[in-house]
Amino acid sequence: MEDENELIALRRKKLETLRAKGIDPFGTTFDVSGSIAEVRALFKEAEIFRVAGRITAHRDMGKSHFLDLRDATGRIQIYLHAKEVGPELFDLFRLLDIGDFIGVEGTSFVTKSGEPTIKVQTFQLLAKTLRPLPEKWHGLQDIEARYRQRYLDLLTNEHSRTVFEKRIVIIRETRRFFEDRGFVEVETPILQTIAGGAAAQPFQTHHNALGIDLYLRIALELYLKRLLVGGFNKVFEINRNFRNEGISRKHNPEFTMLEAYWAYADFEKVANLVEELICYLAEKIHALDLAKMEAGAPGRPSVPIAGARESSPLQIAHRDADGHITRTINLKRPWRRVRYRDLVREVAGKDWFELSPDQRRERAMNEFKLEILPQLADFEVTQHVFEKLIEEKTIDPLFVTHCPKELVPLAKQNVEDNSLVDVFELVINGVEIAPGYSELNDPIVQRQRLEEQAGEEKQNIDEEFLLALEHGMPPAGGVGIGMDRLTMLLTGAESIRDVVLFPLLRPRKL
RNA sequence: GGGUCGGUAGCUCAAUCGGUAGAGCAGCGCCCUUUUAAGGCGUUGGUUCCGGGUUCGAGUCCCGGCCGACCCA
Repeated sequence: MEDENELIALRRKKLETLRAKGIDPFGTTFDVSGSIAEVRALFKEAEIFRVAGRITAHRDMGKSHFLDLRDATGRIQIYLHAKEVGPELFDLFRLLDIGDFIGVEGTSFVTKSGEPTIKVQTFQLLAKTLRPLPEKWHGLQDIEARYRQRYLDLLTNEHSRTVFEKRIVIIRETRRFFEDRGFVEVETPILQTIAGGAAAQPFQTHHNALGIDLYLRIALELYLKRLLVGGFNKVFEINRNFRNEGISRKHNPEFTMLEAYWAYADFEKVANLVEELICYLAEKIHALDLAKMEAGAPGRPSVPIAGARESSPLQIAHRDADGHITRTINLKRPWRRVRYRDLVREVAGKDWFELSPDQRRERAMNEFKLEILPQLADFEVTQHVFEKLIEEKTIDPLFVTHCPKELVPLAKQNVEDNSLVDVFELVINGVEIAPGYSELNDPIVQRQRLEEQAGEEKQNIDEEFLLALEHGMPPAGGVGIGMDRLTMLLTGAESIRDVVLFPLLRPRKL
Protein backbone atom coordinates (compact mmCIF):
# COMPACT_ATOMS: atom_id res chain seq x y z
CA MET A 1 0.00 0.00 0.00
CA GLU A 2 1.50 3.28 -1.13
CA ASP A 3 -0.11 6.08 0.82
CA GLU A 4 -1.72 4.29 3.69
CA ASN A 5 -3.23 6.44 6.37
CA GLU A 6 -2.38 6.00 10.01
CA LEU A 7 -5.66 4.30 10.94
CA ILE A 8 -4.99 1.50 8.50
CA ALA A 9 -1.31 1.31 9.38
CA LEU A 10 -2.21 0.86 13.02
CA ARG A 11 -4.66 -1.94 12.28
CA ARG A 12 -2.07 -3.72 10.16
CA LYS A 13 0.35 -3.45 13.03
CA LYS A 14 -2.21 -5.03 15.36
CA LEU A 15 -2.66 -7.78 12.80
CA GLU A 16 1.06 -8.53 12.84
CA THR A 17 1.08 -8.55 16.64
CA LEU A 18 -1.77 -11.08 16.59
CA ARG A 19 0.13 -13.28 14.16
CA ALA A 20 3.23 -13.02 16.37
CA LYS A 21 1.11 -14.27 19.29
CA GLY A 22 0.11 -17.28 17.21
CA ILE A 23 -3.49 -16.09 16.72
CA ASP A 24 -5.10 -16.41 13.30
CA PRO A 25 -6.56 -12.93 12.70
CA PHE A 26 -9.10 -14.36 10.26
CA GLY A 27 -10.45 -16.99 12.58
CA THR A 28 -12.26 -20.22 12.13
CA THR A 29 -15.63 -21.82 12.76
CA PHE A 30 -17.51 -20.77 15.88
CA ASP A 31 -20.67 -22.43 17.21
CA VAL A 32 -23.33 -19.91 18.18
CA SER A 33 -26.54 -20.24 20.17
CA GLY A 34 -28.25 -18.47 17.27
CA SER A 35 -28.29 -15.23 15.35
CA ILE A 36 -28.25 -12.11 17.48
CA ALA A 37 -32.00 -11.70 17.08
CA GLU A 38 -32.51 -15.34 18.06
CA VAL A 39 -30.32 -14.94 21.12
CA ARG A 40 -32.27 -11.86 22.12
CA ALA A 41 -35.50 -13.79 21.69
CA LEU A 42 -34.20 -16.72 23.80
CA PHE A 43 -32.64 -14.41 26.36
CA LYS A 44 -32.97 -15.44 30.00
CA GLU A 45 -30.75 -14.34 32.86
CA ALA A 46 -27.89 -16.47 34.16
CA GLU A 47 -27.54 -18.74 31.17
CA ILE A 48 -24.59 -19.44 28.91
CA PHE A 49 -24.86 -18.00 25.40
CA ARG A 50 -22.52 -18.09 22.45
CA VAL A 51 -22.94 -15.25 20.02
CA ALA A 52 -20.91 -13.87 17.12
CA GLY A 53 -20.92 -10.61 15.23
CA ARG A 54 -19.14 -7.44 14.41
CA ILE A 55 -18.11 -4.95 17.09
CA THR A 56 -19.93 -1.73 16.29
CA ALA A 57 -19.41 0.28 19.47
CA HIS A 58 -17.05 0.31 22.42
CA ARG A 59 -17.76 2.04 25.72
CA ASP A 60 -14.57 1.94 27.74
CA MET A 61 -14.91 2.28 31.53
CA GLY A 62 -11.33 1.41 32.34
CA LYS A 63 -11.50 -2.10 33.75
CA SER A 64 -14.93 -2.82 32.35
CA HIS A 65 -15.96 -2.47 28.76
CA PHE A 66 -19.28 -2.52 27.00
CA LEU A 67 -19.38 -3.52 23.36
CA ASP A 68 -22.17 -3.65 20.83
CA LEU A 69 -22.15 -6.79 18.73
CA ARG A 70 -24.16 -6.74 15.52
CA ASP A 71 -25.24 -8.93 12.68
CA ALA A 72 -27.91 -8.36 10.04
CA THR A 73 -30.58 -9.48 12.51
CA GLY A 74 -29.81 -7.07 15.31
CA ARG A 75 -27.57 -5.81 18.09
CA ILE A 76 -26.66 -7.17 21.50
CA GLN A 77 -24.57 -5.72 24.29
CA ILE A 78 -21.44 -7.49 25.49
CA TYR A 79 -19.80 -6.79 28.85
CA LEU A 80 -16.14 -7.55 29.35
CA HIS A 81 -14.23 -7.20 32.58
CA ALA A 82 -10.44 -7.49 32.88
CA LYS A 83 -10.54 -9.78 35.94
CA GLU A 84 -13.18 -12.10 34.48
CA VAL A 85 -11.25 -12.89 31.31
CA GLY A 86 -7.73 -12.89 32.74
CA PRO A 87 -4.63 -11.02 31.54
CA GLU A 88 -4.01 -13.10 28.41
CA LEU A 89 -7.45 -12.59 26.89
CA PHE A 90 -7.48 -8.98 28.02
CA ASP A 91 -4.28 -8.36 26.06
CA LEU A 92 -5.96 -9.91 23.05
CA PHE A 93 -9.01 -7.72 23.66
CA ARG A 94 -6.81 -4.62 23.47
CA LEU A 95 -5.86 -5.57 19.93
CA LEU A 96 -9.49 -5.46 18.78
CA ASP A 97 -11.04 -2.59 16.85
CA ILE A 98 -14.53 -1.50 16.00
CA GLY A 99 -15.53 -3.50 12.94
CA ASP A 100 -13.80 -6.74 13.96
CA PHE A 101 -15.78 -9.98 14.07
CA ILE A 102 -15.62 -11.81 17.36
CA GLY A 103 -17.30 -14.86 18.85
CA VAL A 104 -18.19 -14.64 22.52
CA GLU A 105 -19.17 -17.12 25.19
CA GLY A 106 -20.60 -15.77 28.39
CA THR A 107 -23.33 -15.49 30.97
CA SER A 108 -26.45 -13.48 30.39
CA PHE A 109 -27.54 -10.73 32.73
CA VAL A 110 -29.57 -7.54 32.67
CA THR A 111 -27.97 -4.19 33.48
CA LYS A 112 -29.35 -1.54 35.82
CA SER A 113 -30.89 0.21 32.85
CA GLY A 114 -32.57 -3.01 31.73
CA GLU A 115 -30.38 -3.93 28.81
CA PRO A 116 -29.89 -7.66 28.12
CA THR A 117 -26.16 -8.27 28.12
CA ILE A 118 -23.67 -11.13 27.78
CA LYS A 119 -20.83 -11.09 30.30
CA VAL A 120 -17.79 -12.44 28.44
CA GLN A 121 -16.08 -15.46 29.89
CA THR A 122 -14.11 -16.19 26.77
CA PHE A 123 -14.00 -14.94 23.22
CA GLN A 124 -12.31 -15.58 19.89
CA LEU A 125 -11.25 -13.23 17.15
CA LEU A 126 -13.12 -14.31 14.02
CA ALA A 127 -11.94 -11.65 11.57
CA LYS A 128 -9.81 -8.56 11.85
CA THR A 129 -10.82 -5.52 9.83
CA LEU A 130 -8.17 -3.33 8.28
CA ARG A 131 -10.32 -0.29 7.68
CA PRO A 132 -12.50 1.76 10.01
CA LEU A 133 -16.26 1.66 9.65
CA PRO A 134 -18.23 4.83 8.83
CA GLU A 135 -19.33 7.00 11.70
CA LYS A 136 -21.74 5.35 14.13
CA TRP A 137 -24.36 8.04 14.44
CA HIS A 138 -24.86 9.45 10.95
CA GLY A 139 -23.84 6.28 9.11
CA LEU A 140 -22.64 6.44 5.55
CA GLN A 141 -24.33 9.43 3.91
CA ASP A 142 -22.39 9.84 0.68
CA ILE A 143 -24.79 8.61 -1.99
CA GLU A 144 -22.11 7.43 -4.35
CA ALA A 145 -20.29 5.50 -1.62
CA ARG A 146 -23.56 3.90 -0.52
CA TYR A 147 -24.05 2.46 -4.02
CA ARG A 148 -20.43 1.50 -4.67
CA GLN A 149 -19.83 0.04 -1.21
CA ARG A 150 -23.30 -1.22 -0.40
CA TYR A 151 -21.90 -3.39 2.40
CA LEU A 152 -21.06 -0.22 4.34
CA ASP A 153 -24.52 1.18 3.68
CA LEU A 154 -26.12 -2.03 4.96
CA LEU A 155 -23.84 -2.06 7.97
CA THR A 156 -24.53 1.48 9.07
CA ASN A 157 -27.94 2.50 7.74
CA GLU A 158 -30.90 0.81 9.35
CA HIS A 159 -33.27 2.28 6.79
CA SER A 160 -31.31 0.86 3.88
CA ARG A 161 -31.18 -2.56 5.52
CA THR A 162 -34.95 -2.46 6.02
CA VAL A 163 -35.59 -1.63 2.36
CA PHE A 164 -33.63 -4.68 1.25
CA GLU A 165 -35.32 -6.90 3.82
CA LYS A 166 -38.58 -5.75 2.28
CA ARG A 167 -37.32 -6.52 -1.18
CA ILE A 168 -36.50 -10.05 -0.04
CA VAL A 169 -40.03 -10.40 1.34
CA ILE A 170 -41.57 -9.07 -1.87
CA ILE A 171 -39.68 -11.54 -4.08
CA ARG A 172 -40.32 -14.47 -1.74
CA GLU A 173 -43.99 -13.71 -1.23
CA THR A 174 -44.56 -13.17 -4.93
CA ARG A 175 -43.21 -16.67 -5.56
CA ARG A 176 -45.43 -18.04 -2.81
CA PHE A 177 -48.48 -16.20 -4.15
CA PHE A 178 -48.15 -17.71 -7.61
CA GLU A 179 -47.19 -21.16 -6.37
CA ASP A 180 -50.22 -21.19 -4.07
CA ARG A 181 -52.37 -20.61 -7.15
CA GLY A 182 -50.90 -23.48 -9.11
CA PHE A 183 -48.37 -21.56 -11.18
CA VAL A 184 -44.99 -23.22 -11.73
CA GLU A 185 -41.76 -21.30 -11.88
CA VAL A 186 -39.59 -21.92 -14.91
CA GLU A 187 -36.29 -20.67 -16.30
CA THR A 188 -36.00 -19.53 -19.89
CA PRO A 189 -32.96 -18.37 -21.87
CA ILE A 190 -31.18 -15.15 -21.07
CA LEU A 191 -28.96 -15.57 -24.13
CA GLN A 192 -31.18 -15.28 -27.17
CA THR A 193 -30.53 -15.09 -30.90
CA ILE A 194 -33.32 -12.52 -31.24
CA ALA A 195 -34.15 -10.28 -28.31
CA GLY A 196 -37.95 -10.22 -28.61
CA GLY A 197 -41.01 -9.57 -26.50
CA ALA A 198 -40.56 -5.82 -26.16
CA ALA A 199 -39.21 -2.80 -27.97
CA ALA A 200 -35.81 -1.98 -26.43
CA GLN A 201 -32.12 -1.95 -27.26
CA PRO A 202 -30.53 -5.23 -26.24
CA PHE A 203 -27.01 -5.93 -25.02
CA GLN A 204 -25.07 -7.85 -27.60
CA THR A 205 -22.53 -10.60 -27.04
CA HIS A 206 -20.95 -13.42 -29.01
CA HIS A 207 -20.75 -17.16 -28.67
CA ASN A 208 -17.32 -18.32 -29.80
CA ALA A 209 -17.96 -22.02 -30.35
CA LEU A 210 -21.10 -21.47 -32.43
CA GLY A 211 -19.68 -18.35 -34.03
CA ILE A 212 -22.94 -16.43 -33.60
CA ASP A 213 -23.97 -13.15 -32.05
CA LEU A 214 -26.32 -13.41 -29.12
CA TYR A 215 -28.39 -10.90 -27.18
CA LEU A 216 -29.30 -10.66 -23.53
CA ARG A 217 -33.05 -10.90 -23.20
CA ILE A 218 -35.16 -7.76 -22.95
CA ALA A 219 -38.31 -9.66 -21.94
CA LEU A 220 -39.45 -13.13 -20.89
CA GLU A 221 -42.61 -13.25 -22.94
CA LEU A 222 -41.83 -15.20 -26.10
CA TYR A 223 -40.33 -18.20 -24.30
CA LEU A 224 -43.00 -18.39 -21.64
CA LYS A 225 -45.63 -18.47 -24.39
CA ARG A 226 -43.80 -21.39 -26.01
CA LEU A 227 -44.46 -23.18 -22.72
CA LEU A 228 -48.20 -22.50 -23.06
CA VAL A 229 -47.90 -24.18 -26.46
CA GLY A 230 -46.07 -27.01 -24.70
CA GLY A 231 -48.98 -27.68 -22.37
CA PHE A 232 -48.14 -25.70 -19.25
CA ASN A 233 -51.30 -23.95 -18.07
CA LYS A 234 -49.84 -21.63 -15.46
CA VAL A 235 -46.22 -20.55 -15.63
CA PHE A 236 -44.20 -17.72 -14.23
CA GLU A 237 -40.61 -16.57 -14.09
CA ILE A 238 -38.92 -13.99 -11.87
CA ASN A 239 -35.53 -13.03 -13.16
CA ARG A 240 -33.32 -10.42 -14.74
CA ASN A 241 -33.95 -8.62 -18.01
CA PHE A 242 -31.39 -6.36 -19.65
CA ARG A 243 -31.92 -3.21 -21.67
CA ASN A 244 -29.07 -1.27 -23.19
CA GLU A 245 -30.64 2.13 -22.64
CA GLY A 246 -30.37 5.14 -20.37
CA ILE A 247 -29.86 5.03 -16.64
CA SER A 248 -32.20 7.08 -14.48
CA ARG A 249 -34.13 7.15 -11.25
CA LYS A 250 -36.48 4.61 -12.84
CA HIS A 251 -34.09 2.62 -15.04
CA ASN A 252 -31.23 0.28 -14.29
CA PRO A 253 -29.73 -1.62 -17.26
CA GLU A 254 -30.52 -4.90 -15.54
CA PHE A 255 -33.78 -5.20 -13.71
CA THR A 256 -35.97 -7.89 -12.23
CA MET A 257 -39.09 -8.86 -14.08
CA LEU A 258 -41.95 -11.12 -13.18
CA GLU A 259 -43.98 -12.52 -16.02
CA ALA A 260 -46.88 -14.93 -15.55
CA TYR A 261 -49.10 -16.65 -18.13
CA TRP A 262 -52.40 -18.24 -17.33
CA ALA A 263 -54.10 -20.42 -19.93
CA TYR A 264 -57.83 -19.88 -20.52
CA ALA A 265 -57.79 -16.57 -18.60
CA ASP A 266 -57.96 -13.08 -20.07
CA PHE A 267 -56.65 -9.63 -19.17
CA GLU A 268 -59.46 -8.93 -16.73
CA LYS A 269 -58.86 -12.08 -14.70
CA VAL A 270 -55.18 -11.21 -14.69
CA ALA A 271 -55.97 -7.67 -13.51
CA ASN A 272 -57.84 -9.18 -10.54
CA LEU A 273 -54.86 -11.39 -9.81
CA VAL A 274 -52.47 -8.42 -9.87
CA GLU A 275 -54.69 -6.43 -7.50
CA GLU A 276 -54.74 -9.35 -5.16
CA LEU A 277 -50.97 -9.86 -5.39
CA ILE A 278 -50.02 -6.26 -4.68
CA CYS A 279 -52.42 -5.99 -1.73
CA TYR A 280 -51.07 -9.29 -0.40
CA LEU A 281 -47.51 -7.96 -0.66
CA ALA A 282 -48.48 -4.67 1.01
CA GLU A 283 -49.87 -6.63 3.94
CA LYS A 284 -46.70 -8.71 4.24
CA ILE A 285 -44.59 -5.54 4.23
CA HIS A 286 -46.78 -3.97 6.85
CA ALA A 287 -46.47 -7.11 8.98
CA LEU A 288 -42.67 -6.83 8.72
CA ASP A 289 -42.82 -3.20 9.88
CA LEU A 290 -44.95 -4.18 12.85
CA ALA A 291 -42.69 -7.11 13.73
CA LYS A 292 -39.66 -4.85 13.66
CA MET A 293 -41.40 -2.33 15.82
CA GLU A 294 -42.43 -4.99 18.36
CA ALA A 295 -38.88 -6.29 18.49
CA GLY A 296 -37.83 -2.75 19.38
CA ALA A 297 -35.84 -2.16 16.26
CA PRO A 298 -32.20 -2.10 17.32
CA GLY A 299 -30.33 1.06 16.63
CA ARG A 300 -32.07 4.10 15.29
CA PRO A 301 -35.71 3.61 14.35
CA SER A 302 -36.20 3.89 10.64
CA VAL A 303 -38.69 6.35 9.33
CA PRO A 304 -41.24 3.89 7.88
CA ILE A 305 -41.33 1.94 11.14
CA ALA A 306 -42.20 5.07 13.04
CA GLY A 307 -45.45 5.41 11.13
CA ALA A 308 -46.33 1.74 10.90
CA ARG A 309 -48.74 1.41 13.77
CA GLU A 310 -51.21 4.09 12.84
CA SER A 311 -51.15 3.33 9.13
CA SER A 312 -53.23 0.70 7.40
CA PRO A 313 -51.38 -1.91 5.35
CA LEU A 314 -52.98 -0.57 2.18
CA GLN A 315 -52.02 3.07 2.77
CA ILE A 316 -48.46 3.38 1.50
CA ALA A 317 -46.89 6.57 2.82
CA HIS A 318 -43.96 8.02 0.93
CA ARG A 319 -41.80 10.39 2.92
CA ASP A 320 -39.09 12.94 2.31
CA ALA A 321 -35.67 12.90 3.94
CA ASP A 322 -37.07 14.53 7.09
CA GLY A 323 -39.73 11.88 7.50
CA HIS A 324 -42.63 14.08 6.42
CA ILE A 325 -45.25 12.33 4.35
CA THR A 326 -45.07 13.61 0.78
CA ARG A 327 -47.93 11.49 -0.51
CA THR A 328 -49.96 8.46 0.37
CA ILE A 329 -50.89 5.76 -2.08
CA ASN A 330 -54.21 4.13 -1.39
CA LEU A 331 -54.26 0.46 -2.49
CA LYS A 332 -57.76 -0.25 -1.23
CA ARG A 333 -59.68 -2.38 -3.71
CA PRO A 334 -61.37 -2.25 -6.14
CA TRP A 335 -58.93 -0.33 -8.29
CA ARG A 336 -60.19 2.05 -10.90
CA ARG A 337 -60.40 0.64 -14.43
CA VAL A 338 -60.82 3.08 -17.31
CA ARG A 339 -60.45 2.77 -21.04
CA TYR A 340 -57.44 4.47 -22.56
CA ARG A 341 -59.50 6.65 -24.88
CA ASP A 342 -61.87 7.75 -22.12
CA LEU A 343 -58.90 8.84 -20.01
CA VAL A 344 -57.37 10.73 -22.89
CA ARG A 345 -60.69 12.45 -23.58
CA GLU A 346 -60.89 13.50 -19.92
CA VAL A 347 -57.67 15.47 -20.14
CA ALA A 348 -57.28 16.26 -23.84
CA GLY A 349 -60.86 17.17 -24.78
CA LYS A 350 -63.96 15.19 -25.73
CA ASP A 351 -63.23 15.82 -29.40
CA TRP A 352 -59.62 14.60 -29.26
CA PHE A 353 -60.19 11.53 -31.41
CA GLU A 354 -62.33 13.46 -33.92
CA LEU A 355 -59.48 15.87 -34.67
CA SER A 356 -57.14 15.42 -37.59
CA PRO A 357 -53.62 14.17 -36.74
CA ASP A 358 -52.26 17.68 -37.41
CA GLN A 359 -54.81 19.25 -35.08
CA ARG A 360 -53.91 16.76 -32.33
CA ARG A 361 -50.26 17.56 -32.77
CA GLU A 362 -50.95 21.27 -32.58
CA ARG A 363 -53.11 20.99 -29.48
CA ALA A 364 -50.51 18.87 -27.72
CA MET A 365 -47.80 21.42 -28.41
CA ASN A 366 -49.69 24.68 -27.99
CA GLU A 367 -52.34 23.92 -25.41
CA PHE A 368 -50.56 21.29 -23.32
CA LYS A 369 -47.07 22.70 -23.89
CA LEU A 370 -45.68 19.27 -24.69
CA GLU A 371 -42.62 18.70 -26.77
CA ILE A 372 -43.74 16.70 -29.79
CA LEU A 373 -40.95 15.56 -32.06
CA PRO A 374 -41.87 15.76 -35.76
CA GLN A 375 -41.07 12.08 -36.37
CA LEU A 376 -43.70 10.88 -33.87
CA ALA A 377 -46.58 8.97 -35.43
CA ASP A 378 -50.13 10.08 -34.65
CA PHE A 379 -50.74 7.35 -32.06
CA GLU A 380 -47.47 8.32 -30.39
CA VAL A 381 -48.68 11.91 -30.03
CA THR A 382 -51.70 10.63 -28.11
CA GLN A 383 -49.47 8.30 -26.11
CA HIS A 384 -47.25 11.25 -25.20
CA VAL A 385 -50.30 13.16 -23.97
CA PHE A 386 -51.27 10.07 -21.98
CA GLU A 387 -47.85 9.75 -20.36
CA LYS A 388 -47.48 13.40 -19.40
CA LEU A 389 -51.05 14.31 -18.49
CA ILE A 390 -52.30 11.02 -17.05
CA GLU A 391 -49.62 8.49 -16.18
CA GLU A 392 -47.26 10.89 -14.40
CA LYS A 393 -50.11 12.38 -12.38
CA THR A 394 -51.68 9.10 -11.31
CA ILE A 395 -50.90 8.17 -7.71
CA ASP A 396 -53.51 5.60 -6.68
CA PRO A 397 -53.73 2.39 -8.73
CA LEU A 398 -55.33 2.78 -12.14
CA PHE A 399 -55.87 0.08 -14.73
CA VAL A 400 -55.79 1.72 -18.13
CA THR A 401 -57.57 -0.69 -20.47
CA HIS A 402 -58.17 -1.10 -24.20
CA CYS A 403 -55.06 0.64 -25.49
CA PRO A 404 -54.47 1.23 -29.22
CA LYS A 405 -53.14 -1.90 -30.87
CA GLU A 406 -50.00 -0.18 -32.20
CA LEU A 407 -48.72 0.09 -28.64
CA VAL A 408 -49.02 -3.60 -27.89
CA PRO A 409 -48.20 -5.98 -30.74
CA LEU A 410 -48.46 -9.16 -28.67
CA ALA A 411 -52.01 -8.66 -27.37
CA LYS A 412 -55.34 -9.86 -28.73
CA GLN A 413 -57.50 -7.36 -30.58
CA ASN A 414 -60.84 -6.35 -29.14
CA VAL A 415 -63.78 -8.07 -30.87
CA GLU A 416 -65.90 -4.91 -31.10
CA ASP A 417 -63.16 -2.48 -32.12
CA ASN A 418 -60.11 -4.08 -33.61
CA SER A 419 -58.10 -0.88 -33.48
CA LEU A 420 -57.90 -1.65 -29.72
CA VAL A 421 -56.36 -4.51 -27.81
CA ASP A 422 -57.64 -6.30 -24.73
CA VAL A 423 -55.00 -5.14 -22.30
CA PHE A 424 -54.39 -3.15 -19.15
CA GLU A 425 -51.54 -0.95 -18.10
CA LEU A 426 -51.40 -0.72 -14.34
CA VAL A 427 -50.20 2.73 -13.28
CA ILE A 428 -49.37 3.52 -9.66
CA ASN A 429 -47.35 6.39 -8.23
CA GLY A 430 -46.80 7.96 -11.64
CA VAL A 431 -45.17 4.94 -13.22
CA GLU A 432 -46.21 1.95 -15.20
CA ILE A 433 -45.95 -1.00 -12.84
CA ALA A 434 -47.49 -3.82 -14.84
CA PRO A 435 -48.90 -4.41 -18.30
CA GLY A 436 -51.31 -7.31 -18.75
CA TYR A 437 -52.90 -8.76 -21.87
CA SER A 438 -55.29 -11.16 -23.31
CA GLU A 439 -52.52 -12.85 -25.23
CA LEU A 440 -52.64 -12.91 -29.00
CA ASN A 441 -52.70 -16.56 -30.05
CA ASP A 442 -53.64 -16.24 -33.72
CA PRO A 443 -50.39 -16.96 -35.59
CA ILE A 444 -51.52 -15.22 -38.76
CA VAL A 445 -52.50 -11.97 -37.03
CA GLN A 446 -49.43 -12.20 -34.84
CA ARG A 447 -47.19 -12.32 -37.91
CA GLN A 448 -48.88 -9.25 -39.39
CA ARG A 449 -48.58 -7.30 -36.17
CA LEU A 450 -44.91 -8.15 -35.72
CA GLU A 451 -44.23 -7.23 -39.33
CA GLU A 452 -45.97 -3.88 -38.88
CA GLN A 453 -43.90 -3.22 -35.80
CA ALA A 454 -40.60 -4.37 -37.31
CA GLY A 455 -40.99 -2.24 -40.44
CA GLU A 456 -37.81 -2.64 -42.48
CA GLU A 457 -36.11 -4.74 -39.82
CA LYS A 458 -37.69 -8.08 -40.67
CA GLN A 459 -34.70 -9.97 -39.27
CA ASN A 460 -35.94 -9.01 -35.78
CA ILE A 461 -39.03 -11.18 -36.12
CA ASP A 462 -38.76 -14.33 -34.04
CA GLU A 463 -39.78 -16.98 -36.58
CA GLU A 464 -39.34 -19.74 -34.02
CA PHE A 465 -41.97 -18.05 -31.85
CA LEU A 466 -44.39 -17.80 -34.77
CA LEU A 467 -43.72 -21.46 -35.60
CA ALA A 468 -44.67 -22.34 -32.03
CA LEU A 469 -47.92 -20.34 -32.29
CA GLU A 470 -48.82 -22.24 -35.46
CA HIS A 471 -48.78 -25.40 -33.36
CA GLY A 472 -51.50 -23.87 -31.22
CA MET A 473 -51.38 -21.70 -28.10
CA PRO A 474 -54.42 -21.66 -25.80
CA PRO A 475 -56.09 -18.33 -25.16
CA ALA A 476 -54.41 -16.93 -22.08
CA GLY A 477 -53.98 -13.93 -19.85
CA GLY A 478 -50.50 -12.71 -19.10
CA VAL A 479 -48.81 -10.05 -17.03
CA GLY A 480 -45.40 -8.56 -16.50
CA ILE A 481 -44.46 -6.75 -13.31
CA GLY A 482 -41.31 -4.70 -12.86
CA MET A 483 -40.26 -5.95 -9.44
CA ASP A 484 -37.86 -3.09 -8.82
CA ARG A 485 -40.54 -0.49 -9.40
CA LEU A 486 -43.00 -2.48 -7.33
CA THR A 487 -40.44 -2.50 -4.51
CA MET A 488 -40.02 1.27 -4.88
CA LEU A 489 -43.76 1.66 -4.59
CA LEU A 490 -44.05 -0.51 -1.48
CA THR A 491 -40.98 0.85 0.32
CA GLY A 492 -41.31 4.51 -0.61
CA ALA A 493 -37.95 4.55 -2.40
CA GLU A 494 -37.57 7.41 -4.86
CA SER A 495 -34.83 5.78 -6.95
CA ILE A 496 -34.39 2.31 -8.39
CA ARG A 497 -30.83 2.46 -7.05
CA ASP A 498 -32.26 2.38 -3.55
CA VAL A 499 -33.92 -1.00 -4.17
CA VAL A 500 -31.17 -2.66 -6.25
CA LEU A 501 -28.30 -3.89 -4.08
CA PHE A 502 -25.60 -3.14 -6.62
CA PRO A 503 -26.83 -0.63 -9.21
CA LEU A 504 -24.68 -0.09 -12.27
CA LEU A 505 -22.31 2.87 -11.93
CA ARG A 506 -19.46 4.02 -14.06
CA PRO A 507 -16.34 2.36 -12.65
CA ARG A 508 -14.05 4.62 -10.70
CA LYS A 509 -10.29 4.51 -10.75
CA LEU A 510 -8.99 3.13 -7.48
C1' G B 1 -26.38 13.71 -25.22
C1' G B 2 -27.96 18.84 -22.77
C1' G B 3 -28.84 21.80 -18.20
C1' U B 4 -28.45 22.60 -12.79
C1' C B 5 -26.06 21.27 -8.30
C1' G B 6 -22.26 18.73 -5.59
C1' G B 7 -17.05 16.33 -4.40
C1' U B 8 -12.86 19.43 2.17
C1' A B 9 -9.48 14.29 7.63
C1' G B 10 -11.41 7.09 7.78
C1' C B 11 -16.90 8.96 8.51
C1' U B 12 -20.54 13.31 9.27
C1' C B 13 -20.00 18.31 8.31
C1' A B 14 -17.93 23.83 8.88
C1' A B 15 -14.69 27.56 6.62
C1' U B 16 -18.04 35.25 6.10
C1' C B 17 -15.66 39.67 0.62
C1' G B 18 -10.21 35.62 -2.26
C1' G B 19 -6.45 36.26 3.46
C1' U B 20 -3.00 30.94 8.77
C1' A B 21 -8.09 24.68 6.38
C1' G B 22 -11.65 23.69 11.59
C1' A B 23 -15.31 20.75 14.72
C1' G B 24 -17.83 16.15 16.20
C1' C B 25 -17.27 10.90 15.74
C1' A B 26 -13.45 7.27 14.97
C1' G B 27 -8.03 6.76 16.33
C1' C B 28 -3.95 7.40 19.95
C1' G B 29 -2.52 8.51 25.51
C1' C B 30 -4.41 9.04 30.53
C1' C B 31 -8.78 8.66 34.42
C1' C B 32 -13.27 5.90 35.79
C1' U B 33 -16.30 -1.59 37.91
C1' U B 34 -23.45 -1.09 34.93
C1' U B 35 -22.20 2.16 30.11
C1' U B 36 -25.58 2.59 25.78
C1' A B 37 -24.40 8.57 20.44
C1' A B 38 -21.12 6.84 27.87
C1' G B 39 -18.29 10.84 30.34
C1' G B 40 -13.63 13.87 31.58
C1' C B 41 -8.54 15.66 30.23
C1' G B 42 -4.90 15.69 26.36
C1' U B 43 -3.55 14.59 21.27
C1' U B 44 -2.42 12.68 15.99
C1' G B 45 -4.51 13.04 11.29
C1' G B 46 -5.39 17.13 4.91
C1' U B 47 -2.88 15.84 -2.90
C1' U B 48 -9.62 20.64 -0.14
C1' C B 49 -11.60 15.03 -6.79
C1' C B 50 -7.63 15.84 -10.96
C1' G B 51 -5.01 19.35 -14.45
C1' G B 52 -4.29 24.26 -16.00
C1' G B 53 -5.14 29.70 -15.38
C1' U B 54 -6.00 34.64 -12.83
C1' U B 55 -3.88 36.79 -8.27
C1' C B 56 0.91 39.25 -3.69
C1' G B 57 -2.31 35.25 -2.03
C1' A B 58 -7.27 30.15 -4.41
C1' G B 59 -11.09 25.10 -0.71
C1' U B 60 -13.33 29.79 -2.51
C1' C B 61 -12.80 33.07 -8.98
C1' C B 62 -12.06 31.27 -14.49
C1' C B 63 -11.16 27.10 -18.20
C1' G B 64 -10.77 21.78 -19.11
C1' G B 65 -11.40 16.86 -17.25
C1' C B 66 -13.18 12.75 -13.74
C1' C B 67 -17.16 10.84 -10.54
C1' G B 68 -22.04 11.41 -8.58
C1' A B 69 -27.21 13.46 -7.74
C1' C B 70 -31.44 15.77 -9.90
C1' C B 71 -34.08 17.51 -14.26
C1' C B 72 -34.64 17.27 -19.58
C1' A B 73 -33.99 14.37 -24.26
